[in-house]
Amino acid sequence: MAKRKRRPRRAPNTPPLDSRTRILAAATAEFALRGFAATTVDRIAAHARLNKAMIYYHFSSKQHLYQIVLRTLFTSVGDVLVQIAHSPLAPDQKLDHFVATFVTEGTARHQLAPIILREIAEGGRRLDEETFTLMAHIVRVMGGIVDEGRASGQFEPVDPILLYLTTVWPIIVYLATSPIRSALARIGHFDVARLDAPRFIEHLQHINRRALMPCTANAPSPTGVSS
Amino acid sequence: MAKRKRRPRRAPNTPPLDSRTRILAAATAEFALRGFAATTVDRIAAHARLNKAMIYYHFSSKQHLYQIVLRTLFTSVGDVLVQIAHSPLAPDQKLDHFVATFVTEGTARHQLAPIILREIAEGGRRLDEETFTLMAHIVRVMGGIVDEGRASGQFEPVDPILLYLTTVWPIIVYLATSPIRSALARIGHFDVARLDAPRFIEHLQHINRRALMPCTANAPSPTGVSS
DNA sequence: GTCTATAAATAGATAGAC
DNA sequence: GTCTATCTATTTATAGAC
Repeated sequence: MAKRKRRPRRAPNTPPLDSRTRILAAATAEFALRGFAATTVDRIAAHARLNKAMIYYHFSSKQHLYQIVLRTLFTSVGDVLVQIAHSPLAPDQKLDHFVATFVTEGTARHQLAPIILREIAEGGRRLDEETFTLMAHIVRVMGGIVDEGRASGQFEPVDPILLYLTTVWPIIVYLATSPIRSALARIGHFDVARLDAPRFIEHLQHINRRALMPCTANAPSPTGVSS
Repeated sequence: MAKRKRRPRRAPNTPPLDSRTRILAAATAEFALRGFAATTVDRIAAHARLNKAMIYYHFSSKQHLYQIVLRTLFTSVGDVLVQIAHSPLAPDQKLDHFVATFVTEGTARHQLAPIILREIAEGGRRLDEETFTLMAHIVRVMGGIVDEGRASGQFEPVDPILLYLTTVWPIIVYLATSPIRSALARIGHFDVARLDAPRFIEHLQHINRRALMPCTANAPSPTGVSS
């Protein structure tokens, strides 16, 4: 039965969003929830409290709308991470920050992880050159940090691509599983708290530190960059 | 819906597969390639060189067919990994084996990774209890290895769930990106060889060893379990 | 800019011949 | 067991009123 139509959710004294913005927000949410193919334009319209025709007034096609959603998401997260690389921190601190920021940023934009996962599953067939490059930026950011750490002698040799694989993707999956974390805990018979963000961040930082740095430097970071 | 009669398994030298087997193979391939929603029953039928009606003769719905595909895939891979846990190897060797086997097994069944990624992106909403439990087995396998290593004093403390996150998921993503690995290398301006399976396996084993074991034990495993 | 109505194509699923 | 033909619902996209 129709259980629906709860009226969202705008903070008081906030101006109403224009239709294009509402559509983009609704599309991001729906695409993240169901994927491109399973998302209907009708649903996006309903979510945005608009008619379907309005979507085609603002965007030429469902495909096009999806493309804009992707670029927006990837750009915003990428920008934050690039800033870390340009910060004046030491390489190991940058890496810790990279991990912590990716987790918190990805939590705030909870649509990012499921969308990325589906694109990977798709073999990147839906990504245009620009979006592809946007994703490659993240690898480059990590590469830069590694190079820096190598040059200063702080890091041991490691291939940035491999470090990227073992750092970024656990984060993405961690983020994507957040809606079902309690269900997972129930089935696996463990406490959900074992999967809370600070612990996860600390674990990732820990294994990266031990992977990259000599034993003597493996003590937990005293600055405690964990959120 | 009555339980269907089990077909006798065919000897390996009997070439023609029966229609049910052909449908399952085709469905696995198509679901892996496009995901559940974007895969049409017509396409599966064409892939299996059969008519659409044949699919509904063997399976009650597209959903049902997908469910069987999932269970078959997860069971086969899960079985192999459980065997490792029961082998007489030392915990660190088991962990190395786990990584290497997951990569080779997942490469052989290349449909596994994209399908799992999409289910994660879906938030597990399409997984029934049984399939869910199948996935949880893998966590338990890792947990068992960790417990063993802890008991013998070989491993330092680590939460198995977190180790699972940082071990299994880079593998899944590694497997899923294999079709576009050369494209990624071209865009990222690096040699594809840097991402070949033995190197990736060695990297994962390396960081796990360093994450879990005291510094003195961090030398590469002499047995060279890498494929 | 926003809506209703509808076209046009396609999808899952079934009937029924052989 | 396998096929053709078809039913029905859904979906992307557009026309056109206001």
